[in-house]
Amino acid sequence: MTKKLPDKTVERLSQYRRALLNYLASGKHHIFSHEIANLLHITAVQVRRDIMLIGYTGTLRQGYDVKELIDIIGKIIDSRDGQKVAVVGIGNLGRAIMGYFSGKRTKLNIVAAFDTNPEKVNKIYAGIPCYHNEMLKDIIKNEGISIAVISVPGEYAEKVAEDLILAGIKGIINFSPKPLNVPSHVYLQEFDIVTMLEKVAYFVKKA
Amino acid sequence: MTKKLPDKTVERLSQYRRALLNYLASGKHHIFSHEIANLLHITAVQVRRDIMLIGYTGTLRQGYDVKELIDIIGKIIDSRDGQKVAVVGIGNLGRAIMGYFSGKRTKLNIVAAFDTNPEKVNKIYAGIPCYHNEMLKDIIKNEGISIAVISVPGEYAEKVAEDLILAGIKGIINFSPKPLNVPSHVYLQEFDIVTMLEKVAYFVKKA
DNA sequence: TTAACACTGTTATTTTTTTCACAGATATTT
DNA sequence: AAATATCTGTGAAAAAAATAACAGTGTTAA
Ligand SMILES: NC(=O)c1ccc[n+]([C@@H]2O[C@H](COP(=O)([O-])OP(=O)(O)OC[C@H]3O[C@@H](n4cnc5c(N)ncnc54)[C@H](O)[C@@H]3O)[C@@H](O)[C@H]2O)c1
Ligand SMILES: NC(=O)c1ccc[n+]([C@@H]2O[C@H](COP(=O)([O-])OP(=O)(O)OC[C@H]3O[C@@H](n4cnc5c(N)ncnc54)[C@H](O)[C@@H]3O)[C@@H](O)[C@H]2O)c1
Repeated sequence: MTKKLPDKTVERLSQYRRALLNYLASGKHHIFSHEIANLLHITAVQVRRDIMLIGYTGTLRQGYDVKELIDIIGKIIDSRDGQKVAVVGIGNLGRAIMGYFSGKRTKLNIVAAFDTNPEKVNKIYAGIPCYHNEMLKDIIKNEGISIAVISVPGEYAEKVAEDLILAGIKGIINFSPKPLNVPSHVYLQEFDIVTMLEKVAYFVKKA
Repeated sequence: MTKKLPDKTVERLSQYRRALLNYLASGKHHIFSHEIANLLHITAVQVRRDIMLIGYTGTLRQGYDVKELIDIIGKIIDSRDGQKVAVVGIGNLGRAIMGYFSGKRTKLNIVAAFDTNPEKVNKIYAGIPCYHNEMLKDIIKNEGISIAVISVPGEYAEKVAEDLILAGIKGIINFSPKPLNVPSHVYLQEFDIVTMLEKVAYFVKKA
């Protein structure tokens, strides 16, 4: 499966899997494209096309085998041995993220948290140890952490990003309001709830 | 400006404004398209096209007037009198969101928070009063709140959404892991960090 | 005063993403 | 056993988004 998938498809595959895991829990083993579509508020064709792109095939009368589909999606989007994730900045947001992950068993494991506040360092949050930033480079290298979430106040975000990159991180999700500059070999994704809210507000206003 | 703007343009306009406010704070009054582009890691053409779509025009030698551009963007994406926002579920995530907004002065005002936990009800968080869910309908109607953020545990999300919709809410941002069903006159935006992380992981893996 | 330059605004083109439309398959009904 | 209904898979078309290409214009420099 080396040919590259459309960006949007990758995003939806992750969503499909989440929905399918849920669905499986309700005891059903087969699902139709239009049922998946309903779960995510998209169209059935879209679902079928995405599934086509990853090379899976459903059965005519029963639709897709939920377990198989979950597995195939995993084969596509997960790394074989999983990837390790670090969270930098254990404030409200950092803790919310760590708490959110702690239930899930995914191939993405948050294995370390970092903070500079002595009150937070050397404690455990949602089962994950919090280290002082001084340790950042060593731990990221030794553990082989490839992805980091930045949830520190804006004024520190740039420095944190630099340190992460020096430590060899490959992907960054930035929640701080400070847009970052990263070299092109680092995949950067920024997220801002204000932007999201303003977009919603715009479309609400128009209606 | 009644013609509808592309979805993505709306999103970027919000980002431009954020970046421009920042930039203005650094004392500069004019900016070139390629400078804006650098701030957001996109191309200058993209910036010029977006600005073209909102009908603003820069000057040849100096680029865009930062203040004017900020104002124009406001005219486009803000409602005249602002829109009111509520946050339901004042856990780590809800508090992170409220804290994040408390600094900003935008046309979007978080004016109420809701929770069911008696320890949280009737307290103030980031300057905003937290009410019991029982009050939800009344307050949303009376205050004219049009947008809500759902950050309650998944099992309650559906019920909360129903109540919000009955109360007349127009837009919902759902952070809970439970996909919601809303009537078509309600604009729904879901967000899941697992999806975002899995996407980053996928692209990191490929590199 | 002319040439080189550095911008914007916009048309045209390309790329990406979504949707349409229908062939093929199989179960169900008549 | 024929007609009907209901799925999937996919080529073709359409729509949306991004990029390229360049005309127009003031500015500076020669
Ligand atoms: N993008 C969004 O939607 C969004 C939403 C909420 C918050 N935020 C942003 O996320 C960040 C965190 O928000 P929060 O509510 O958790 O804030 P917070 O103040 O509760 O937490 C910040 C944490 O970062 C730690 N910290 C400070 N400097 C650090 C450094 N150099 N290295 C490591 N840790 C450091 C602090 O000790 C603290 O624990 C802020 O920048 C905030 O603006 C973004
Ligand atoms: N989408 C994401 O990226 C993301 C990230 C983190 C957390 N989450 C989700 O967001 C939600 C909140 O996360 P958190 O870390 O803040 O959890 P939390 O447990 O800290 O907070 C949940 C809050 O909701 C309140 N609550 C419970 N039932 C309620 C109800 N019916 N009405 C109003 N309030 C109610 C609780 O009293 C609590 O204050 C969870 O569903 C979590 O899974 C999503």
